[in-house]
Amino acid sequence: MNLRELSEQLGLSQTTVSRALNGYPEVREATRLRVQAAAAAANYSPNTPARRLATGHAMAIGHVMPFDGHEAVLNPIFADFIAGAGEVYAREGYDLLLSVVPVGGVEAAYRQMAANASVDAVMVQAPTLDDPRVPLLRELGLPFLVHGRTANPEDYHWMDVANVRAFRRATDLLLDLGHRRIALLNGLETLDFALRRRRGFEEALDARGLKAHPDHMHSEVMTEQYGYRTASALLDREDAPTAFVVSSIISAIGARRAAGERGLRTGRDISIICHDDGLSYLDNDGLNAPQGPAFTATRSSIRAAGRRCAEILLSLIETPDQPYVQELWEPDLTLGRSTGPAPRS
Amino acid sequence: MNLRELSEQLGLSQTTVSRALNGYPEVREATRLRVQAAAAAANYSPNTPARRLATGHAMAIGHVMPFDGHEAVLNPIFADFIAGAGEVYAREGYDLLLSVVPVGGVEAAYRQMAANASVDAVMVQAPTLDDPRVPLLRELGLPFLVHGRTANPEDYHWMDVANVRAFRRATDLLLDLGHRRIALLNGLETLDFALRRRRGFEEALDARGLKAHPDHMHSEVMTEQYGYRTASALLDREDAPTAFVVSSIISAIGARRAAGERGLRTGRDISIICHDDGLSYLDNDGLNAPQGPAFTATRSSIRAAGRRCAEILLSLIETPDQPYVQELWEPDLTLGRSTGPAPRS
DNA sequence: GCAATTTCCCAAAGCGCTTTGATCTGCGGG
DNA sequence: CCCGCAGATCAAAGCGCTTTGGGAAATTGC
Repeated sequence: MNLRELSEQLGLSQTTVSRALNGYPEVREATRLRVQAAAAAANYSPNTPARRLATGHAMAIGHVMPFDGHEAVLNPIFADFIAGAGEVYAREGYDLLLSVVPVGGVEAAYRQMAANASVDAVMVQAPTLDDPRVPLLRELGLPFLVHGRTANPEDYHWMDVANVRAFRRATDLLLDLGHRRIALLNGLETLDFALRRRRGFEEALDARGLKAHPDHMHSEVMTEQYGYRTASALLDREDAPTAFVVSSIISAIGARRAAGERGLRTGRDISIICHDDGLSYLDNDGLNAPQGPAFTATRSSIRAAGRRCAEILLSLIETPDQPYVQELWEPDLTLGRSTGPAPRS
Repeated sequence: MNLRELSEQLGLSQTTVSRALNGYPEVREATRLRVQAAAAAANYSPNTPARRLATGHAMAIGHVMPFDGHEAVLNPIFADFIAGAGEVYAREGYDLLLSVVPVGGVEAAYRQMAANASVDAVMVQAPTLDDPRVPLLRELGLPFLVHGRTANPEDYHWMDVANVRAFRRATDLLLDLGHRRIALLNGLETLDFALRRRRGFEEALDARGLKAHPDHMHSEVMTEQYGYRTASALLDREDAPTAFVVSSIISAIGARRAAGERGLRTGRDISIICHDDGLSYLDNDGLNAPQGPAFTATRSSIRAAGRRCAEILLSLIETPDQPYVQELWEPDLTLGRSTGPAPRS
């Protein structure tokens, strides 16, 4: 069933039917009701490509998910963020166009989206310090929102969490508990958020006249294996750390495993504090655990961030010329069972 | 830059330019090259909605990701599967349309996709025993592929892993190791795959004249918390199991945590065997761990499944009337450090 | 050398929708 | 009684592309 058929069936023009269905005021209320009833009965739904062509609006948002060829790490963060954003898009009648491309093809993917008008705006995730996507998208004139920030976050729209403060607080907590040998298991420090976290970590140490041993700071893609392998190596050292600050709950699980294998009880012999993105299947909030959360963690729901980012991005489509939206979320610091006073040695 | 402008600039008709770019033979090779060069220079890319309208092909595949309102569990399996499929779509020039809708709205989402012609085909994930989407999509005439199966998997296209056999083998392994009190931490048994896994589990026991204690079998959404909570409760029982068969590596991590807290060493005091979907950030294959994989596991990459499903689905678009594609993958059983002989008690 | 192809290109007709610019009523005011 | 105007509807012109149905020029066959 298309518009022409529906209008013929109703004895009305396509114009009137279209207007009736799209809520324009130039149509009598009685007519509108009649049209709506007929449309519902005929299970009519306007053809998306046709509508897009006519309006010039793609009614779609582009997300690009990069992967490196070797079967490698798909950031689980990406997935939850996309799910959050997708909720909002669906609610607002937008489609989510997901482009899964090799890392080298990311820019081309954005360029493509702009050139063929398949999306109205794009979301940028996990920016690097000097992310080329920002100038590219500005040049292409495609509305975009960055989840995170680059080194110079002045002249574009972004939403981020206060990574420096979060990791400073986390490190402070460990210092207050008496820990002095604290290791940092950070994410990939080509990414801006990881650099900010390291900054928070180092600031906390600096403030007490301390300095992290270079061998105690690591940067890698945040897998469980990474946490396990790195913590294992560190714990086997002479100057083994008594505490870990970990950039992801996933790697923290690996660190906990390493500790467990060495007979170290997490929260007593060894302290772990991590960032918890609120991944539902790795729920740490302890609602079901009477003893409280397993991990002490800085916490900020990536899913909620996705939702909020989607809202902002959609508002940017409606009102392109608003002042820069630059929203900073403050993560919680929740106490769990993975931290305790530094063991005396 | 659009087709008309490009053709005017070249002094050719739109027809010729269109044909040159789309590889039709009716255009001289010299002309084709000239057109291609001009298109590249002008950074021309055909307008997607227009092309879709003209061809009648959406050049997009629909995926529906359900979520329940309470912030709840987004299946991590979904994400990796989608990423795998997305790789193939991107390579073949298809878009991936992701619809994130409340569980109640799933059918409506598919219906919508069919009605407004926004996709050429849809992927169906995580079918239930008697999934209503199968008859719905058949009625809508929308090509679809099911990842998994329903109770009656005769008359549609699907791709699945041999869940019964996998879990039977896993359980057999534990029985061979002397375990007699084996618990099953299964996924949600409204889903067909979980039922098949339970069947495999029970068949293995039956074959030796054994029977699982009802309290030893559990079914829930596969989170880390679920594994932890359930294993904790089981391990505190009088008749605590000596081994666990777990439907997901994520819940297995929770079970391992529960064991660890009780001073039980995984692989010695307690055995765990799980299904490993090959999630990259929870990599279990032990390439980096000289001792081998952490978990003994039935293994089948969900990402690879996504890729394969995408290939099949695209072939179904090209050739709608082929005989039912019904492809069954045999999972590996990889030995890791989480299993060992049953402790004598 | 002329008809019959083949090669290469074009004008124009859609695809299904939105939107512009009329048109056609009916009604109150002068 | 006619004009003007708001209200309700319509015909037709796009949106940017593909594709049909030709047609002119170049090539072939006899």
